[in-house]
Amino acid sequence: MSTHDDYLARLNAEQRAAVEALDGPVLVLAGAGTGKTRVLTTRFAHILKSGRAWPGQVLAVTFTNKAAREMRERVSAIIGEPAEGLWLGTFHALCARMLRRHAELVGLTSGFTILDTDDQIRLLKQVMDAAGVDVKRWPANGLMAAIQRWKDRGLTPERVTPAEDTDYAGGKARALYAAYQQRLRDLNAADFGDLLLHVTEILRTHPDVLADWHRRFRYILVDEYQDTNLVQYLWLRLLAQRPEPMHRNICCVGDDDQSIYSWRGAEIENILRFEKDFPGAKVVRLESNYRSTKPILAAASHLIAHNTGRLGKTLRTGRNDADGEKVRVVALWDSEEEARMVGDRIEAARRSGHSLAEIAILVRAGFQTRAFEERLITLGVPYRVVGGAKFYERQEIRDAMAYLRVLAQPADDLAFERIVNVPKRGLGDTALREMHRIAREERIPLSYAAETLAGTLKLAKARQALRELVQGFGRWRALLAKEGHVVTAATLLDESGYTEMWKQDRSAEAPGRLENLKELLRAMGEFETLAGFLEHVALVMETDEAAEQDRVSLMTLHAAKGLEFDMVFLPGWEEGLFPSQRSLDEGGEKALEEERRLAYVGLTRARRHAIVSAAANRRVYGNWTSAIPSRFIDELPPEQIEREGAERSRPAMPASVFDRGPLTGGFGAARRPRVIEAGLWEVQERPARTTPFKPGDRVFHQKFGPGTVVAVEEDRLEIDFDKAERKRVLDRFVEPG
DNA sequence: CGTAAGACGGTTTTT
DNA sequence: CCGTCTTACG
Repeated sequence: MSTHDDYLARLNAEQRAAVEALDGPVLVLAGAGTGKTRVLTTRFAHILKSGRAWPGQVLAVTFTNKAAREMRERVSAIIGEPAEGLWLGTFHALCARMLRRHAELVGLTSGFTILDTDDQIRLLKQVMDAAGVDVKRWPANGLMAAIQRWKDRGLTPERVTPAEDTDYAGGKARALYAAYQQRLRDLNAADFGDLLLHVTEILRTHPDVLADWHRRFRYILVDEYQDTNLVQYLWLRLLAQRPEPMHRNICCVGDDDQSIYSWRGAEIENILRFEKDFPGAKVVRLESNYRSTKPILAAASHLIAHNTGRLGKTLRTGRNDADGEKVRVVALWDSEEEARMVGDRIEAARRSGHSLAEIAILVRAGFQTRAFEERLITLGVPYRVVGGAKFYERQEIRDAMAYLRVLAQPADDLAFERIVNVPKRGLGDTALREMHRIAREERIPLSYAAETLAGTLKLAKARQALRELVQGFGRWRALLAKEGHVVTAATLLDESGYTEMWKQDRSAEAPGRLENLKELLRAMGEFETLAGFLEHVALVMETDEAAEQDRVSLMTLHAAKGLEFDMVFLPGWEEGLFPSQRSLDEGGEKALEEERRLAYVGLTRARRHAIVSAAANRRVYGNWTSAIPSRFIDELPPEQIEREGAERSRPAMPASVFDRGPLTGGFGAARRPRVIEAGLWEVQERPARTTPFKPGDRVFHQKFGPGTVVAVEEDRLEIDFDKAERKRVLDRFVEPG
């Protein structure tokens, strides 16, 4: 075999079939752990190596930046050179790139701004205000959601039919949507949904433009196809349906059993319908799983078989060493005992040399992480919560970004509004309203209206402050041309008083915020231009994560998709929580199936050990709630699981917490967890204790080092650690320092 | 105009 | 229980 084909030799038969079927549409149904990414990247490389297309003639689409980055790296590795000039990226990044070329066709210019969610809501509120809609009665969030749903379905305001209008604000939703879109055009801005919507609209209505793109892209590759929404599907179909049927080379990879994003517009029907959309499509199934042990695979398969309307796959093991321990199902008295159980097992694993990076706790909802965090802190086990607040979503970063946006685009009203009184300059609602009035009358951006107002404002203090701000931007723009964006940004943050504001701030977060601002400047250095940096931030809401350390991962099931770990804890498998009552109320049977897919995703993350657990009682937002074990536990194959703990539970529970009582099956009020009066459990609370520590004391913690006590509550201390985040710990774990 | 106390509500998340 | 948003006052 020639070296040329080495990359094919590493594939199994089904993977190879998926890679080598280059002509015509192909759907690859890739079960969990079957080498999906390998197939996608190898196929990409194969197209290039076989001389079918140049790198710039392949369109490769992913959902996340992470997936795009991975694919880029792996394609580069196979073709042996850095992959330049590729059309490889997220739906949004690729659409932004296309839209910059055709912006004028939808009333924008190529320099348009991409708004973040904050901006979107603020803009929509303004539009609603202007239309005389009572924002208190009709929350902007609700309308925003409706608009997003329309955008997800490729509906411009003109395409929304009266029948699709909602009752919102007395049937004004459609009109408000149109007004919002108009405001976006006025601001030369696009929100995330617009990136897809505008490009799709252009491709639909400008055959010449579409023909150009047809000539460019010979092959299309799509990752996670089951997660596409309608507008993404339309965009793909437009690009894929080239004039000659033989050249419709689209390859979509996905798994209908892992479709878990319907609530944000994903349509599982897109994948179920693929063969109808692309007649003659080849369907390849990847069913050899290289990740998990047999019991885990069997449990996951048995569970997911309860869903209807699947395309159907049978996962089988592809490993020689696939025998392993059964899936553990542990019943516990309450959520604290559950946290203890998980913590103890993690400690035991650590003692026997297990790497913490190979352990994950996967929960249904974010609030569940807390109990585990507290337990892990107490035990001194390092952990990380995946998917918490992102760098670019932090307040100080958003403020700084707003300053930079005004610098780059004086017409960016939303950014200007955000920083006009940050730090406080005495420019409140009154001054802002005045600015808006001038801007509207003169039809000029806010920052220009500010210049006028700086001369006329009545209040001397405010007038002076505004003048300084306006002059500042003049200076900084001149500096930008001379000294570049990094120096200018540093100067701007100092001279505007923004850095000073945080230096003066005595709160515990202030030093961290200043540190983040430095990090922002560092990140800017990696970009040639300010515009390039702003685009990056708008589309890639993440920074490179700190070096991987040996930590337990804590995250939601959604965030875990695409990851794998040796040992996976799946706590909180209780009716009401998982499946989520709220989902069921909203979406009925369909929602139940999606919850089940979520359970399937969770189980299939595990390589060797899966530990499912259910607690009979759980503290939710301070209230004790009781629940019965999840129906999903009953849907696991009994011969592949090992039940533990039912006997250990205290006798106050119905004989066994696995007992369902007469109300099993079906769902509705009867299955809802019953709220138990707090009084019943209060006797079990530990008695109040006193602690020698008080706020302000310096203390030392074995794991987190030195810190300052911020608050004291019985024997629990809230401590600001010098080298770690603010945490709650029990006083017996610290000593005076 | 800015601050401080009460009401409210609180899956899942990317871009 | 805890963070966010609104409203009332100085």
